[in-house]
Amino acid sequence: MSANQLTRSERTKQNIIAAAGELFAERGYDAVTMREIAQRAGCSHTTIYLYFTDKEALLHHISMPPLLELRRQLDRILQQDYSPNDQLSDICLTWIRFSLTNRNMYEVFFSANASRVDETDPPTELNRLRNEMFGMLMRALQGCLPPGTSEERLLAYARIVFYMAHGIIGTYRYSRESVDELMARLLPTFRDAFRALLIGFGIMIKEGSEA
Amino acid sequence: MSANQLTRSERTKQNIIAAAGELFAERGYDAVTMREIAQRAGCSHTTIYLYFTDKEALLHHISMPPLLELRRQLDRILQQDYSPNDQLSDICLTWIRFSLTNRNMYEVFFSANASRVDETDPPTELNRLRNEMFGMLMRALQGCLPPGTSEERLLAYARIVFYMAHGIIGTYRYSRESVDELMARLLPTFRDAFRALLIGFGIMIKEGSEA
Amino acid sequence: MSANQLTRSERTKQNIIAAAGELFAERGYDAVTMREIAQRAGCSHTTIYLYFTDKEALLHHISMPPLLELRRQLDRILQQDYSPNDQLSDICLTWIRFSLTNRNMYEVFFSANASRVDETDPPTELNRLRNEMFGMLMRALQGCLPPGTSEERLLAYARIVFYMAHGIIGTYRYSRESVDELMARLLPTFRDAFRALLIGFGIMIKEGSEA
Amino acid sequence: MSANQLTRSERTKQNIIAAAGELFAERGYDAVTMREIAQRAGCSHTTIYLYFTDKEALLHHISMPPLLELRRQLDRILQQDYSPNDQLSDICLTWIRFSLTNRNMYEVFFSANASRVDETDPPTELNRLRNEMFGMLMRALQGCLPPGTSEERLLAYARIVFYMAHGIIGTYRYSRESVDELMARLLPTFRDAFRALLIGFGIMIKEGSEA
DNA sequence: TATGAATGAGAGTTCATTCAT
DNA sequence: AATGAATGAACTCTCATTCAT
Repeated sequence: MSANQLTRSERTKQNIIAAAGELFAERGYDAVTMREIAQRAGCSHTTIYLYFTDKEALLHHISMPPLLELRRQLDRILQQDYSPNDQLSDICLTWIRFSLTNRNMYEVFFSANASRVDETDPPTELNRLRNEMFGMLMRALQGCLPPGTSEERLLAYARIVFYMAHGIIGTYRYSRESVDELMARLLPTFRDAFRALLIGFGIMIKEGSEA
Repeated sequence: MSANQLTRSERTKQNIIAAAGELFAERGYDAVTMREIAQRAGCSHTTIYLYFTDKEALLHHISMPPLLELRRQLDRILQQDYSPNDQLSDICLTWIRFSLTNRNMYEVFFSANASRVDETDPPTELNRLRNEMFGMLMRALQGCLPPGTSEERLLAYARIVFYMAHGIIGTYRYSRESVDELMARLLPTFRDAFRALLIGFGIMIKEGSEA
Repeated sequence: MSANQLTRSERTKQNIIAAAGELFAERGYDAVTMREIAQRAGCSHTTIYLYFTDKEALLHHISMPPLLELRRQLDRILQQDYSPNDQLSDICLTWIRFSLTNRNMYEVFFSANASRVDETDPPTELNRLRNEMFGMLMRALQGCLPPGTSEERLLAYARIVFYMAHGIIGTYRYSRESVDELMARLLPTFRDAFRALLIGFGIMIKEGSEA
Repeated sequence: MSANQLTRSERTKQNIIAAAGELFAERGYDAVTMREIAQRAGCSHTTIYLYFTDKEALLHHISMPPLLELRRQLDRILQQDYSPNDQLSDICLTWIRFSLTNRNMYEVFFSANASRVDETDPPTELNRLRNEMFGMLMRALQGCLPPGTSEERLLAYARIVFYMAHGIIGTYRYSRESVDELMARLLPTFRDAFRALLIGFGIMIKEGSEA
């Protein structure tokens, strides 16, 4: 068996993952049934249990790839060489677009809803990814703030930027408009949002250091 | 029966409302069953149907009072006479505190999740309230921006403020920290968030009018 | 209290009977709830149980008055003095019209559906009425047949006439057409049906006596 | 697995069908619950939903075979070569016997009770069968009437014959006598009924053409 | 005489999950 | 590795009926 050939088993698993990913994204975790996933994956619903202990385990498994893809996109932006402000803005807008594209999955990615108290491996991994991405946001923000800005302040402002993105996404998660329609209609507002923040941060830092 | 004594019926209804309120807040609308509500309310599950046509009606009933209380608080802030910036900030912080106090109910209040296409009366009333409160936010914001700011810009900026509050709430909705702990820890950051926005708005408007 | 004044109690009972009668006729026994009856009767649903042990008892009580009214109509026809054939036909058509007017009640009147194995008084009374009316039909039929027709034959033919009426009613019981529409459309056919029977009876009797 | 062996699945399905068939026949569609059917079928009530989308689908499924069998019987009668009058009579009596054998199912077969406004496939198929059988009745009747009888008259008389059969069935549907007892006791009367009709029709047609 | 309050039994249906093969 | 078959628990909601007053 050559390296790029998947065993039948792995192919089935991939099918399940793909099917579940699509369905969760389309209609949300709760609304999707195991049978639907199986049907789209082209296997029996009992087969799913060969690969995942239960529905929730499947969910967590599913969450990773899109997040990895998002991280890749953010990485690319960070590696490009242009105005830090635009970079931060792009990072946020990419994240927003991603989240509105994956709508129902957003909750899974960024809320603790699905990860229970007894956090087992997959959620932790998810958490690591989330933190990593928050780190990227901070790095991008750092480039926008004057050197010498305190770690503490940086963290606070990064949080604020995070809030903004999170709020935009949360506002339009349930909208029936498509991502493209939404972005077309509101992109300037979104840009203004991050611009206002950066301007404000700059002035607040100056005030702080003058005082 | 003295005036401040509740009839049995009213007591039962209040029990149901209380039980449902708690449970919805604890675990979300969908996850809570009528039987659970009944059990906590100390009545049969069929009794609930004596007071509310169905589960959704119960939900909407429960949603109103806290929202009315919130509006009252916002009203009070608007009527007080102090710096517009502080007023806007206070409005947002009040709203945030309210939402984190009512946690899982937030979704019910502010997402389209529960209000269907065929909007009947109660949801409409809810919508009206929501819009009213957004109007209050806009009025408060208006006081912070220079006179002559265009309607369009005002709306866009109000949206941005809304995003910020929404994002803060969304970020901490599932946190296990209590509201008070959260506010104690992060209030300065929250204040900074709105301050940064207002500063940014001011400068962007000036730039715009100069250009 | 004067003689023609009803006590409050009796008025309530009458209201219940009236309400139940209407509702059963409109929508059928099963589909009507005690609460609906009570509502239309202007009393609490628990009150019904003061007058009737249960829903079924109410039903049987209800069945009487319309039947009495029907018997009155049939009586009137029998007392009029005209062609026996027309008389029989009129009796049947009156019965048909009555049954299609009372549609859903028909089952109650003429089937054993509601009367259980342990037949108590009301069903018996109902039975008596039914038999009485069947007797009227026989008497009318007797007028149409030559004197000297055997009792046995008379009974058989009466049954046949009964079948016909019963069949017509059964056929249109669920129709969405109104009684008037139905009668307008099909009266000639109905008349033909009974006419054919009477003609046939006549000839069969002649054949029988000749043989 | 040999050819005449049923798979487990098929056996279960047959069990369900048999159980439902019996119960519907015994006590009527509405009065029977899915859980009862399951119990008699020796499976869980959820298993039924593996084979039938809902209760109504089960009903329609069950309705078909007996109807098909009836049609087969009627077909056989029509193909035999003997007196048209006897043929019509036999058709009606076969139908009556069938209906009294299947008692409570009769309603399902021949009333509009079960077929709703939004007629989907199975009910339509049922309707088709019903119409087909009415067509057979008309054909048989046509053989009994003189050539040249108008379509209109034929239709009217066919209706009348239908009424008669329907009425006989309706009269004895709830009777506690067995089919065989009933037929033994009343067959001559039933025969007389159709004979009378045919005689009457003949004379009425002659009268009509003479007039 | 009357009723407001409450309820148990039960309806159809769905779904994640398991068992035997 | 895979699945067809089956299930129990749970869902919302309805209704005739009873209890306490």
